[in-house]
Amino acid sequence: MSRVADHDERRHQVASAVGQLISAEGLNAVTVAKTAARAGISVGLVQHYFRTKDEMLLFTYHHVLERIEQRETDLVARSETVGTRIEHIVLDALRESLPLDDERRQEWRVALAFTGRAADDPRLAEVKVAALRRRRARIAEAVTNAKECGEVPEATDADTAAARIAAYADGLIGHVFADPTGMPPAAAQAALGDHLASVFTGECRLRGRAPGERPA
Amino acid sequence: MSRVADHDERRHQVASAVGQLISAEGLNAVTVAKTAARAGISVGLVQHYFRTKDEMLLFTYHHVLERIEQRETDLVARSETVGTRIEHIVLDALRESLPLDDERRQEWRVALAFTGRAADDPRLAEVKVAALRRRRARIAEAVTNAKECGEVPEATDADTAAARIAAYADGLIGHVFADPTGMPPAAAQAALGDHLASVFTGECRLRGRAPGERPA
DNA sequence: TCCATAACCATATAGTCGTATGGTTTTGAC
DNA sequence: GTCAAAACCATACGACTATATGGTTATGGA
Repeated sequence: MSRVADHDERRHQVASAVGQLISAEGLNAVTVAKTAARAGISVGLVQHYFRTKDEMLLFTYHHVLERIEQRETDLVARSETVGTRIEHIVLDALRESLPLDDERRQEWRVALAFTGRAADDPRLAEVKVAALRRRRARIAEAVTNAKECGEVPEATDADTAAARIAAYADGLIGHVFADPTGMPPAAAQAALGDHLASVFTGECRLRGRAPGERPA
Repeated sequence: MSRVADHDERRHQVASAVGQLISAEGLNAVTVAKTAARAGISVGLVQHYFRTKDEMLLFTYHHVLERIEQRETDLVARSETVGTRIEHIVLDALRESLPLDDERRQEWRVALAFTGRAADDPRLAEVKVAALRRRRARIAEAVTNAKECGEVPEATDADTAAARIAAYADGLIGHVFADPTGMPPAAAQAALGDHLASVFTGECRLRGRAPGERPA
């Protein structure tokens, strides 16, 4: 060995710079040179950590989706698990991902820019699908737990319900982002609340359990 | 005057070429030269009809959204207005816009690519918002008519219901597009059907009326 | 017929950007 | 200390692309 640097941290540092650039000027304004300048390093060093620009963008997309995901899982981890309806925890988690403040709007701006490019680029699409499926799986697990608890009827198919909830949430996010006048965040929250209420129709018979917690 | 050409038709011809290019190679692979080649004309002529590339893309976005919109309004115009529940007409119209076959998938591919860029470009965003609002307004009108008819309860706010329906539909479209395995078209149709059923809870007291038709 | 004008074309130009190249500097191991 | 390898940098290069320029061709009106 010789001189050492935290490879992963450097890559994240670059990805962060790309994210800032996208929210400032848009995805197609991103250049390697600008990225390097924003990250405070040389172009050569960016090349040292990413062989091509595409690889850099791919990693950045990963990075961004991870951040959004983290925000949601963090909230779930923080929430009270005892005596709280799973319905409310799920609602809180979904609300958390809405573009409520400017920071979250910027995050979605970046994510949406990538979504557009993912329509053309299979590798970006792959990243998107993976994130989508994790999201659905998380919701499905919550619904399953809610079924065991009694909040959701036994007849409900957890996967179907989860897929619908996720799609609805994403649609609302898109509309809040594109037209906050026609679809204010509060309206989106209300819509999600009503939809969840139509799924979580029962009373909890057992002690509360976190959405991610496995039944005993 | 002198030599004449149908300005509008030429512009649409170019826009169509751009659309083909996007669905073949993606939005960022579009160049003026390729567009001209695809349209069978010279680069100079493209410049003759569009002062800049941006203007060309803007017009193309318009063109694409118009096509998608047309598909929906055409179906509504074709549908039987007498004795048909407005709920079913709305459902048919929404289903029509799902990426069911390859042609519609391509259309959405193009639209989504632009959506991504609209996150950065205010002028593209403007076009998107306008289309969004027209869509919501159309649905709201259908809900209003359904209220008069008795299919939808009087207490329902048409605008709110319409905004929710539109957001849900768009979310489903996005998921069907991104992950047809996890969200097959049939599942999206079922989800829309169930949602509409939760809005259109009444029986029609009057003769059937088209969603766009004004009450007497 | 003629000519002004719009339709249409081929190519030059200037700028941008991704990547390659050829370095210098730092540092961990011996 | 020294040396090899990695971290890091500045710049050159080649390809691409939007747009400008300077045309030619066709045609409607006089």
